[in-house]
Amino acid sequence: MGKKVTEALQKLKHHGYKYTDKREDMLEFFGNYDGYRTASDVQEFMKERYDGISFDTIYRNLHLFHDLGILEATELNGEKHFRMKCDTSKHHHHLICKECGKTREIELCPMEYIEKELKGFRIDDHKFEIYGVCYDCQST
Amino acid sequence: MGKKVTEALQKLKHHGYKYTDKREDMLEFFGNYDGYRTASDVQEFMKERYDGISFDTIYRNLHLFHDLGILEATELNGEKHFRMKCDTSKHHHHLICKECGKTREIELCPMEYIEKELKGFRIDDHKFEIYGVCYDCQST
DNA sequence: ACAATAAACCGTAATTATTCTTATTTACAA
DNA sequence: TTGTAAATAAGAATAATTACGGTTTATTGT
Ligand SMILES: [Mn+2]
Ligand SMILES: [Mn+2]
Ligand SMILES: [Zn+2]
Ligand SMILES: [Zn+2]
Repeated sequence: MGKKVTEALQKLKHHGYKYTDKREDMLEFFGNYDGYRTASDVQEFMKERYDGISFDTIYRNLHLFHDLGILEATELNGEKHFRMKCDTSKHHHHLICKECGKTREIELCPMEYIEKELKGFRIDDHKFEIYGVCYDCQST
Repeated sequence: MGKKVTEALQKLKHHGYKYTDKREDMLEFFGNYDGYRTASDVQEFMKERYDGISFDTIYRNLHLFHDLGILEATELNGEKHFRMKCDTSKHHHHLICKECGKTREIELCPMEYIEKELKGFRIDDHKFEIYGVCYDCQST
């Protein structure tokens, strides 16, 4: 079991949530993929090992993981996409492959370069994403 | 009637689309607002002067305007938001007020600063948006 | 002005992603 | 073990958007 998954399960226990096989498998699913996946990707994966798994279970756990900071989320084509939270030590952004959801990190955060343009606004959040097709998906 | 609206109506005619009061009013709605509005904002506005206006009319025209480059769009909280297309002479990005949808321009485009980080990916698009609350909405 | 025609529109049903509800099952702690 | 809250399943509900069949209307040519 990957380190990220172990840490996530500990975080769940620490917050009083229960351990379940489904949760572990969902976490493994994300832990093994360096990119964004949709709820329906998760469902497809889970359906193979838990026949009749409920939408509710998928969504409830996705939200739980997100609330606990285990997953991070973005919205793309009207669908929420989730991935394992990146190393938070240095804030960064992503290139996202529209085919497979895999990401590459972008060191630069544009917020560092604009201060005076923001006066008067109360800033809550920002988004910088580049969309395209990764090398592997191009050769398909 | 504003310049943007006149130009838009000409563009419609030029592409063989018909003039209708509803289209003019929708365009006026956007022409008078420097920010993003949702389909339901449009519908609320249109319902007052055209009782029983159909969803189809709203969405069909929004798409038409978008396809013709009259409106630009972004996705926010699972809902598409539209605004009059900005002056295309210089590419730029926006601060967006989450309360009223109004925008402020950001001169800087981060794409200019990253070239080598993109090798191998085929870049199709990018998004840089800052979300917050504008001065007017803060004092409410 | 009048008629022909394609575009626009209405009313409503369908779709898609997501959330909610209620009853049942399960993890885990006492 | 057993009690209890948490987790789940099944399916209904919701919200935004899209699709469809029939009707109306803007435009073009007479
Ligand atoms: Mn990252
Ligand atoms: Mn602008
Ligand atoms: Zn940033
Ligand atoms: Zn840009």
